[in-house]
Amino acid sequence: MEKGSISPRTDVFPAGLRVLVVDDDPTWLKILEKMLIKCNYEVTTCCLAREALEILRERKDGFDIVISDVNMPDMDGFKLLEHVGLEMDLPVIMMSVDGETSRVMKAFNMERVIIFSSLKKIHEVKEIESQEGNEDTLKMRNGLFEFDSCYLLTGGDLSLSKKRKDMENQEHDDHDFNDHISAKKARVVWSVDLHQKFVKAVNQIGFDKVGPKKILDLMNVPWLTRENVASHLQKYRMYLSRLQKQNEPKNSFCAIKQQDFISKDPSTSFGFQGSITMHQNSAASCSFGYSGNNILIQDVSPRIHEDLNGIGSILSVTEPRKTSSDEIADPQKANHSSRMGLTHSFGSLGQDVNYTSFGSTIPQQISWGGKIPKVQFMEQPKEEQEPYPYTNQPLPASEHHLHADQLQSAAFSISGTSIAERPSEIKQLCTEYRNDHVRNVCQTECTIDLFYAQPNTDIVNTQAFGATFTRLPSIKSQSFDQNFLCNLEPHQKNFVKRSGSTSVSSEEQQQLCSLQDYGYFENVEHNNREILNGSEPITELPSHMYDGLRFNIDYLREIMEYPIMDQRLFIA
DNA sequence: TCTCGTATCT
DNA sequence: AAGATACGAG
Repeated sequence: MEKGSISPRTDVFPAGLRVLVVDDDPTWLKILEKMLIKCNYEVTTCCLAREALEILRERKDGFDIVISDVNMPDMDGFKLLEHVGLEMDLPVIMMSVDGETSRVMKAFNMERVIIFSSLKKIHEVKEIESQEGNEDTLKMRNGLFEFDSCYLLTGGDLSLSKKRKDMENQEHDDHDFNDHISAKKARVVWSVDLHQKFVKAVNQIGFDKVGPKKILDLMNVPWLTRENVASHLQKYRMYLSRLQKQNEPKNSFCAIKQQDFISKDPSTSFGFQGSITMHQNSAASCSFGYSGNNILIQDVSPRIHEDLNGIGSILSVTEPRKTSSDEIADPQKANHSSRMGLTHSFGSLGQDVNYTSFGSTIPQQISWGGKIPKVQFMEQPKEEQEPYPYTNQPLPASEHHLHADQLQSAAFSISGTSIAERPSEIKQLCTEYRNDHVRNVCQTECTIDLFYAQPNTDIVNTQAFGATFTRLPSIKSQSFDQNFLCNLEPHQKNFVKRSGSTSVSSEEQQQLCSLQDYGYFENVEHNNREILNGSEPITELPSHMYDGLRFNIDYLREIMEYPIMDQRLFIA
């Protein structure tokens, strides 16, 4: 194509795209071919998936994209998709005539290109196009192929096409076309699943030896590029170092305090070497440190400082999951000053990594890999006149002290903000903790209270694990921020503290019901005392993942979007 | 040449 | 903010 071509079509991506169309229905094949040719694509067609594979193998780098029917007699379209992904790494558009939701979801799972379209609709589009005649039917915007009213999602890497083009046509070719492709390259969306793979790979490799290439190899995601991983890794590292910076000043403080209170061992001041430190997130709150066999309780606020016995009242402890998948925390949530809760600031624990080995092998002041799971306390109420009940009115010491020497030397992680979003995980953690530690500990003096706080009421409330820690009052968290507490009547505060239960709004009940209906929660009692027993633990989520997938109404909406998508995308 | 880390861009 | 891209260094 010449630069500055007169034809408007040739100037618009993806004119000139080399398309291989595979469909066993010759009629539709013809329709598609004509349509695509009309759009100035270089079209090759074939009726069989095997034939398509042969063509693709023969003419490597000969195509930019494959459009394939889902249903074909000789080979499942998804099988073809797999082959194409593995061998050619080409983007693939899958077509489904009947809009089989489950099958298309399969493509989603395959994390390649996706597509939903009905040929009938395409045909309609064709007709419309023939009437209008001045629009490109196939556009690509923000990773979304839009086949007019049919929507095609792509996870493919069109830049590969660009690279090939660059190599093939370095001197003479149409740079505009290439620019179109590169400029429109679909972004990789680091889904939960993908990120989990990423973190697993990171942990498997080891933090000190990790590199994009190694991660990429371990992840085994065909379409993913090293650059994708590198970019993600960079963000991941930045995220972790942000956390470290956040915690450093507190760490210093904590170290001093620890010496004051308990620890005389500087090596444990930061919670390394098989211990953890609980960090406050706000200068107005208290922090805790667990060092060796000691739980260090740090109180930055004079109020709490005066009475160490009361500090443990909002201490939450869970056990590191040796067999669990990995997790990372959410620094942004830690920054939410309106929240009050615990934040697990870092915990990239892979199947092969546990806290102890991780913490013990990594020096304190190093890069991102040096962080160990930490615990942060979110902000506490600042107003003295309306102090946070748990600090101001500590429960009896026997119920609220986590005595270090009664704990095993294993490190603990604390999940905080994410508790709200990972109820099942928390339950698991609690169960593990209970099984391995709590029984012994609680027989003497220990209270493990789990709660979270969210400023927004649209969060599905989690709860204390009263059933698990039977000796403890279940501290429940419903919008456990300052406002919430301040707005409570005195008896309500007491109620919260003692019973761990508050009334639940009808809206919240609805949410709970809805979530239960979706199978995300089991045994959710509307008095909110029961434990959310979710599906697979949602772990390893960076902030944006949490934002998108937390168990709140947004998540619910997200879940419910699929049928909506179906309706929109599977137009039969 | 490949890979990585970092800076910068979108 | 998240992901892509550019670029220098090893």
